[in-house]
Amino acid sequence: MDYDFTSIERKWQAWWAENKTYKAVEDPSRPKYYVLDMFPYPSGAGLHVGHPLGYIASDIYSRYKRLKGFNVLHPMGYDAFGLPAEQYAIQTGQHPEKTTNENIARYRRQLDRIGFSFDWDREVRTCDPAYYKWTQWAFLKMFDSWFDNALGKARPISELEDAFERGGSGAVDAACGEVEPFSADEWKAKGPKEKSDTLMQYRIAYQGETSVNWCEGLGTVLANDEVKDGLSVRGGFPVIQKKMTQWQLRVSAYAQRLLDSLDGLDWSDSLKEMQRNWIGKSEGCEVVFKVTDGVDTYDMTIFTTRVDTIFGVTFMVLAPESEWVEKLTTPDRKEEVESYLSYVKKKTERERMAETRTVTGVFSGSYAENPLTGEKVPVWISEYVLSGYGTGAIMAVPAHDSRDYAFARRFDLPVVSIIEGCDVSEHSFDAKEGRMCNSGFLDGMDVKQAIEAAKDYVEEKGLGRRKVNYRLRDAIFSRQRYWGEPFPIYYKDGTATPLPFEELPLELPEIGEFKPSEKGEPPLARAKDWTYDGWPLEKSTMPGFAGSSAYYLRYMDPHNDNALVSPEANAYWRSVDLYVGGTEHATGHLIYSRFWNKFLFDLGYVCEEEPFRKLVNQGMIQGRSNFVYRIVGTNTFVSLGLKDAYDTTEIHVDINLVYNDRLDIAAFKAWRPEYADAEFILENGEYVCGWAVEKMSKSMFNVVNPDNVCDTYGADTLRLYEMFLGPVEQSKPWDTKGIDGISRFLRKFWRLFYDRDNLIVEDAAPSPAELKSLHKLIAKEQEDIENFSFNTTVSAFMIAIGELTDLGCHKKAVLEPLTILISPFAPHIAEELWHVLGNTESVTCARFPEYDGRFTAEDSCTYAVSFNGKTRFTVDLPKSMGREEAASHVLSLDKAKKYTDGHEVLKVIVVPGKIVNIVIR
RNA sequence: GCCCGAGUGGCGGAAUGGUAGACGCGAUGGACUCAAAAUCCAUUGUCCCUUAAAGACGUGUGGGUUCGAUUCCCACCUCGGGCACCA
Repeated sequence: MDYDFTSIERKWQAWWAENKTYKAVEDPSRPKYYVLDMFPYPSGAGLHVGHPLGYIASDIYSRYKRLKGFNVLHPMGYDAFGLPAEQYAIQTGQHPEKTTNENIARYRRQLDRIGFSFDWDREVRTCDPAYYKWTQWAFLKMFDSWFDNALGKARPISELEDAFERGGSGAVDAACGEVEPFSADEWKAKGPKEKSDTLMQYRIAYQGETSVNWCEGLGTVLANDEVKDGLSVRGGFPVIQKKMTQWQLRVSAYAQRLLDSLDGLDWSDSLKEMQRNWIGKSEGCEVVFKVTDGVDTYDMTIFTTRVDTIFGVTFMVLAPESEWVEKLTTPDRKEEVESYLSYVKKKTERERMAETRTVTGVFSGSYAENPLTGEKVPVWISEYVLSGYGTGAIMAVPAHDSRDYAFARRFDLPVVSIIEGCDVSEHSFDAKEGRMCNSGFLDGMDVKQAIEAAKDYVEEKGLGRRKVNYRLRDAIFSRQRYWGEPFPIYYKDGTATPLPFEELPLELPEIGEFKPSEKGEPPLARAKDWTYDGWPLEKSTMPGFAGSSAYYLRYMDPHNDNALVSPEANAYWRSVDLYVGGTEHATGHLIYSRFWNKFLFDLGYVCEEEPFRKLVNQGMIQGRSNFVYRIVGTNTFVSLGLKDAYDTTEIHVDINLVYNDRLDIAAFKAWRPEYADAEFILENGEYVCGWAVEKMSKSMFNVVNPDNVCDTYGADTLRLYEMFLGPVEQSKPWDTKGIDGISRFLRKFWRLFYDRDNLIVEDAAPSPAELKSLHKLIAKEQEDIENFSFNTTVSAFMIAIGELTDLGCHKKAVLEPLTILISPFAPHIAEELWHVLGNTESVTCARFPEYDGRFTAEDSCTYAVSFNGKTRFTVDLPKSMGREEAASHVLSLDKAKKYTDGHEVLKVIVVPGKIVNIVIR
């Protein structure tokens, strides 16, 4: 009987499904292990060969842990809300739910073919009302909470109201927006609307005006991690900055905790570093400068991390959006300032980035007084100062800050060095080192000392205070879109007072069209009767990360209608032990999830503060993308060889429309409505596409389908091959070269059991050599799997099976454990052969064989003999032989004499079991 | 610009201070076969050489530590990723 993977795989997949082999049930008598994959967004492109890389690795680990006796939770679901389905809906009029369900069905079929050990009874879909009920519930909890800085945790808003009753705004140290201090009496005197507005400044889910990333192409705002290079990640449309009132999550309140608990996580250093940078803690000082426009004098606060350089301040700079701009612009400068402001306002985010190096700015006409020197310095306005960070105003020290330096050179402002011996004629000196000079009481100090001394001085004299700033911003939580979770919020007095809608879930209403309304309102404005109790409901929906922030908790108890997760289920499964997914979520999902979990932890709904204990980033399997070149401003496409004669935009084209880099023009026209009437400039009658190796993703249209690999080679070969390609964490382009080797290996494994049609397994006792091969494999596999080194495990299988084939071993006592060993990687063939050996339960129920140490118990081992570090020959010595004995034995050998003749032996180094190095002269 | 990570045969990669190139692919030669497929065996870093023996060189470049460095340290080069006026 040949190895017929098609029927074997079909047979056992059905058997596993029927017997619910991988169903996870809470069982306090057994240790738990929770292995999670980042659930996929079910795109129209389907699953590509890059997705399974991580899924296969986590599946291997899950199966391995089961064999080790753990009760493994290994669920899967779908991140089903999102922009692509909605964009598709706008284009085609199809309801996003319909396309999403179709895509999910396709994903499921594809996943099933690969033989994953998911517990499908726990599947979740973020777009299912029974699921998003709990997303909305968490939002309402955040709406009903504030962050107590003193305790460093979230608390119910009712406790804040009590505190205000007792002592006004001074009674608490809370994370909040801008609030005028008020007394208890003033609080009591406030009307309901005023109270509501004040509390809004404190809520963890709050509504507030902020500068947002507005994407006209998508008709919605986007979070910072949804924008890259000034373009939207989904769709690649330009993004501009715009002031809008939006729902936001007070993630910034958790900045310090998000930073601190990073240390205890078993994540890669690079990922932790990315999060640290994103949080961007900087410790500095706020300093108050007196500023005057010649008429009035104000106190203006700035933030700096280099107070020590305050004697080198030669000017001040305001962000164009700063509220100080209006106050400090003198009448004679008004016209010029206004024209600068309108110039800045016109630019898109992308233009601002592209022009990073060009220095622009304008003088306000006002002057500031240096609080330490009393010196008057001019106040300028420039876009290089950001309104959203610090106070939106800086003190400029051109000698020791390269940005200030560039500005000073551009506008001929003085540069004063305050560090001894540095040359600032060409560049600024930014390093925090050297000895201070021209700095009054700081003179002679080392820079590090001076920073502390200057901070102390500023605080003592009441000129400012120490301050910690974070780059992490609050998350903008509204999207002006249809296909997302509706906010359970309604507005009682028109738009004034948002109130919670408690009868969850608040289901998404049906609407006819998915575009924004004619008035430019979000699509939900099209819904008939989108009201509660006669009052209007919120019309925006939640962003993509809402549904993915707590899904790992829902898997613990997916059918519970009374709680996100029951305390019992949560106490058993606790948190994710192993999380596998891509790095692209480093500053999005993985920050939001940690925030969300900490919030639920503060309120006592979950028992662990961190959601993901160990995290492995699988590398991306890259694809080979193809491009077409559109002439700017037209719908005409020019072939690769001729494109340099035109001004073109490079556009990704689906690799399925391209054969051997030649575009199928008819298929291309049919691909997208906007290309239906495209025209082409051909070379030699063909349209030649460009290509590049890049990330395999639906947006690059370079997806390779794993189904084809399963058809040709089988799922077990696909699994082994993806692991064999290289380390899981490493990125590599997809390449089918080499897959034949894996296929050969599995057939070789099969032939240990079958000789043509005959089962040739025998009951005889295994020989020492056979046991050695087996136990070498057990030891190696155990070590490698624990280290996530799956490619070397596959090599170890090949070696073991090669050895057993050479030994002609067909003994059940060897083959049975061998089958268990290979089952995490190639579960179908293992299951088949496991049953062939007479077992009735799944191989999953077996135990991972114990390594008995036998092969290392041999009495001799091989030493490499080196002279001055160069290895010359090898020699087998008894294991029991001591270092000195081994040294003299080796020196007495004729082979050794050949090298020592005429030389003096200075030293002999013996590393037991490994090497004898003889130092000669 | 700043912060990470990586550079090893024709290719994917192995080796975390101790015989560099495991394992696989590809290639070449051979066995079986009328033939093919499949399978099996041998060779396969470079140089010197008819071949072999023996040797020399060899893990991006240059230095260092060490009896011994792909591995540790310093500097540089190249590639990949992240952040990008964050004061």
